[in-house]
Amino acid sequence: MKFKILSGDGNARTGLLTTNRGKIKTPAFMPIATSGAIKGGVSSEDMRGLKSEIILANTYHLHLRPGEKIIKKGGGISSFMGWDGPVLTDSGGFQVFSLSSIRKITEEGVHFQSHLDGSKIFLGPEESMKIQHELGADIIMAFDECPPSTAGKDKIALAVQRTSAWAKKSIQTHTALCKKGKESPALFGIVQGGAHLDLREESLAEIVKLPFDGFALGGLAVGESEKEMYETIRAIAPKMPEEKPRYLMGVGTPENILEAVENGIDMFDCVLPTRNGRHGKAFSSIGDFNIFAEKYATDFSPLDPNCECPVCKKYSRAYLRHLHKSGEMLGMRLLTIHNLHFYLDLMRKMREAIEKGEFQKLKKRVMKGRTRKG
RNA sequence: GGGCGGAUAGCCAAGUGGUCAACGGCGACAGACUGUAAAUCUGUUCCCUUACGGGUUCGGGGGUUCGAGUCCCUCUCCGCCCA
Repeated sequence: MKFKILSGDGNARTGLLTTNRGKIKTPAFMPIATSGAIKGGVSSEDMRGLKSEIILANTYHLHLRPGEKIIKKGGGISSFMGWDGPVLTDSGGFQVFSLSSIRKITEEGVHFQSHLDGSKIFLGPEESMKIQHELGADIIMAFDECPPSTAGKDKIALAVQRTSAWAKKSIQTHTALCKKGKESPALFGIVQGGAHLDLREESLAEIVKLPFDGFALGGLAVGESEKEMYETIRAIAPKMPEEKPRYLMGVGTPENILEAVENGIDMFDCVLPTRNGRHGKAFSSIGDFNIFAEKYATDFSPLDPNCECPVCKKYSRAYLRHLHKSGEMLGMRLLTIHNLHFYLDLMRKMREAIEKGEFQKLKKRVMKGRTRKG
């Protein structure tokens, strides 16, 4: 993997990430295909149509079903799902935090139960690296521990320590799995520490020591206030290695992303465009809104008057509302496509603005438009 | 003409003397969702009130009772059966 910075505007920058399966212009948004599918019935062709350059899949989910062996036989996750473009796999570390059936966390990893059948699962840095190598993604993530914001500082400090130890093990296992001459995935390390800047600094120092190909900020948007999240991003993002891609995991709203790009983040992923698409919330340049609302019953205008997506070119709010109220899966599909287009288009606009040195101008314009109400 | 059974909030439907403004489901109206256990979850849904609380309800009318959606009489309508 190669990463080249192309232009800058303040701390914001554009770049080109070259992976085994293709190039990614940064700042980039990575739509989430947890189980090897963008939820909402969005296909790989749809994703190409939306000009997404990379998607994200999850180690834990794919490990449980169908299993990495099958995916490897299928040519790796990218080919298996007919995408053929770059894929980043998350390590499964987030599930440590999000699944309620954790039984025990040890130095070696996490014992927990499958959400599918309750069977006992063990996942640690070594297991995660092995699985991710079999899945065959272009970028893989170190196995980390992501505590919720409600955890006490001592718990978060412990998570920082564990994340550092697991980072070392992730690197070791990954290095051993990389065969000479064979195209290997890039491995990113993850910084933890919650909203505690001292812990963040400590975590950053530890992780940056290791030869990762990129660095991620994890453990944000996990319950802390937006103010705390912004303070953390502002303090830490600019200190992450400049020549390596910086990835803010799981974040966030369009406003969050604007803020993070301003502070030098290059990569993002978030479930909001897809999940909200399924739940009826539309992102829009003139303010987000709930398509279920009664006032859209007779609104025959497009979701977003400034949108060039295939959904806005053809379908009305009234029709989308009808589909959602009727539980038609087309409603979810169309709204998800629109939302993904909104995110990907916002990234495009940010890259153009950074190149022109007009990032602040764009940020102000976008924020202003969105404070209106759909 | 006779015999049963039924009528509960927008719809379906619990409820058989007090803890019933009335279970539950649907529908409707809102809200939430940030490295996806999520096509999910939460709230409201007789009237007035931000709330506390108050008012009027269970086909109509009349009765029994301290007290009735629940028991009795009667009327109306619906369903089934016998003529």
